[in-house]
Amino acid sequence: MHVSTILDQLNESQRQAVENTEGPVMVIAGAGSGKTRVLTFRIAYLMQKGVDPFNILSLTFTNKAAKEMKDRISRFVGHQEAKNLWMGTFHSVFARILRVEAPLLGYPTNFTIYDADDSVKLVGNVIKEMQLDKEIYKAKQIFGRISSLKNNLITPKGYQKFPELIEADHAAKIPMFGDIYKQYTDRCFRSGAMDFDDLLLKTNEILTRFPEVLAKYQNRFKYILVDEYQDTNHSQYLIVKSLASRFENLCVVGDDAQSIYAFRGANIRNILNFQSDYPSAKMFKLEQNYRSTKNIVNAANSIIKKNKEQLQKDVWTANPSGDKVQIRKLVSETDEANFVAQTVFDAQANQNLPFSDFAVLYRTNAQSRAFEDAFRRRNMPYRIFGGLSFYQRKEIKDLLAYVRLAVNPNDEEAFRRVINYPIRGIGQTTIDKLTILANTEQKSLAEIASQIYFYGNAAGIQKGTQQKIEEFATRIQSYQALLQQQDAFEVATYIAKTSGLLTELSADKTPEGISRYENIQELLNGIQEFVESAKQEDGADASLATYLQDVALVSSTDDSNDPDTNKISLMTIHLAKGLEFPYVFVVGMEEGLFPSMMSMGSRSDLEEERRLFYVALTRAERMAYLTYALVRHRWGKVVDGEPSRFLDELDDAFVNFPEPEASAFFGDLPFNQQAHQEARQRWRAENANPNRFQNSKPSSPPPPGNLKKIESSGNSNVDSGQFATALTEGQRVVHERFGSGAVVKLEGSGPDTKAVIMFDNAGEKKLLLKFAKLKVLT
DNA sequence: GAAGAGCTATTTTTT
DNA sequence: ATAGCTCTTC
Repeated sequence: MHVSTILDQLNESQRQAVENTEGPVMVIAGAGSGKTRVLTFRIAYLMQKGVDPFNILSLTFTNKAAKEMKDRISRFVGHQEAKNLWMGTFHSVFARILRVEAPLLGYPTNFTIYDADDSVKLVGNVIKEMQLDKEIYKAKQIFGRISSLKNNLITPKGYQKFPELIEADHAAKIPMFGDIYKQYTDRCFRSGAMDFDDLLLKTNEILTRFPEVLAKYQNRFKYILVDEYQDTNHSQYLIVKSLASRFENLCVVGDDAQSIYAFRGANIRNILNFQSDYPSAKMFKLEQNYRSTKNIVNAANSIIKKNKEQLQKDVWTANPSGDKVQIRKLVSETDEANFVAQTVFDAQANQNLPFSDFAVLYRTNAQSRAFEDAFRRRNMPYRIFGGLSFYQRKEIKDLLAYVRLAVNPNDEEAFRRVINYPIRGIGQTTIDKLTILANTEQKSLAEIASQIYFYGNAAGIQKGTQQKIEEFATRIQSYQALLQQQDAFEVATYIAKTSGLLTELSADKTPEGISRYENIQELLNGIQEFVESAKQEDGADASLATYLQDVALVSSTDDSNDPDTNKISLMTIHLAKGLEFPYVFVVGMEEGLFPSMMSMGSRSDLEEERRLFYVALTRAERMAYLTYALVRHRWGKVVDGEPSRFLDELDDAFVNFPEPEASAFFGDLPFNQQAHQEARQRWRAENANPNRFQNSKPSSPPPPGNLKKIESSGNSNVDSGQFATALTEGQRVVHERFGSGAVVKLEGSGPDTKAVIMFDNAGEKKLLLKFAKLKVLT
């Protein structure tokens, strides 16, 4: 596609945001205003002007966003060119750079990345070793404080220079905080590990301390683009600033009205102050919304204008008015879930819409359960984003811990995790002794373990135990040696088999145990895919170290192993940022839940909640429903709810709030029949409305009898609790790796449904449907 | 050192 | 309600 063609597809302000490639530029992009379009076109435009993709750095908020952008750019400039772009999250791009530069700071190139679990555990261990009261020093809170200091580039040393910080911690009755922070940092270093915040902090340190390294990256990244700039933290801000300071070809894109990550250090000032940071900056405002109906845009505007602090902006749309935003009062969370499920069911059935047109957005992950139940009972396919991810499961973390040790034996958290799993007779007492040794010798646990005969006697460790430790150390060393000879998949498979982990899991015949075993298989499949796709991409790195890095940095929206996309989406509002759906349900609109109890104390927290509501509402293209329940279970107790203040703040002109007959809501029905009937009728009525918003094209309705039937019908013998399995026995399917085959048998239900499949070439396999990437042959 | 029973915190959002 | 954690007992 040619340059002029690119520009023709843009409106005036979009075009300017693309064409002004030189010098600092800030693009204020209202919700649905074509922000991604501008970013991709800008990059494509740069490349067509002759800029080398190696010289373009584009920082996105999720890896998924990066991948999608790269794909779109590939369509303009070709895959060969696009693949050389530096594109990803701050964390993944700088992790990649640290793989090269970390030795400058004394870290190994194969450093481990600690996830939040690892970090909190380590903090907990430090607290325990320091014999502090864990009721006062709560590991999670302490780690939160460490994280926020790191995001402001305050090291343990720096902390000591801020009397006000020290005083604050004394006042908060945690006077030992500074020591914990120091010990935590030392332990990470000795383990050759960086936590999430270190990836940014250490990058800053390198760029500050090593001018020649800074110059190298400044020269490489001649053009820098930052998406979601309103959600960058101070550490990220400084990295961008120093990298851009040579050429100042910096383009930041964002929307202050959508800043929702202050709780993890995002600083809305970064975007508010951009023009004073870069006085020559040009500013472009994208104010035309292409996503939503007038009613949705106007309702959202009526909310956000209650916030004091924001950049002047006037979001409008040329789209049809559409339906008003619907507010619904329900009796309980069950009732709420049934209302949503029934509304979706009727809508998709009557209008032949795909399930993927619908999303349920909530404030907290815990709210998802009622909706899962309601959808499952109706055989409706859904997908939950976020929550406990695949990589956070115990069995997955266990195997990955072995793999991590093979790559970096000094990794303390991995070592602790598996030194006695499966059980080897090395108990807590012994591990405590090893820890003391490691601390006094300033070595890693693995180093102590590998010299246990030297240290063991003095530490009072029994001869027999010493031998067990020695065996474990030798085992890890043998895995490490194997890395030199075999690829990641072979090593991981070997580890799974010989560590005793698979044996342990296969002994467990409970459904959970079987599922855990299959998760391991699935993880191995994933590693194999990683190796194979790296082999196809010449020059790509297929090492386990790289695999581990990818895995550590996948975000909740990224890990979609599920090829079946025709599903209702369930996620927190935070995760929905950047996404859009024709029909959106924002549920749990109650005081104390949304806005959250924790944020009702301060004005700025409340404004962030309000922005969050703005984000939720502006995800909707055609219809938005806001629901609240009078009664809700929390902590296993029943609590009364009160409608969210945000509902009052909406301008009545754009909202429809039918006050139902109170009597309709009494009684303890599993779900409200009458409300259900009303919902049905409403949908029929709305269907007949000739003014329906027909503008945006929904993903084309699936052809009858083909895809649709498979996706949504489920088994015809609808016993309750049966998940909408996409398969029937006898059906022909294709698996990505095993090729084609026939379904022999279906087992289990719900998310754990398994299919026994006889593959034409690969023989019989039992696969977990949610992971097996099966395509159905028709 | 391991296994089982009871206990308790969890619910704000996440790279 | 539940899962992970701690304590107790063998």
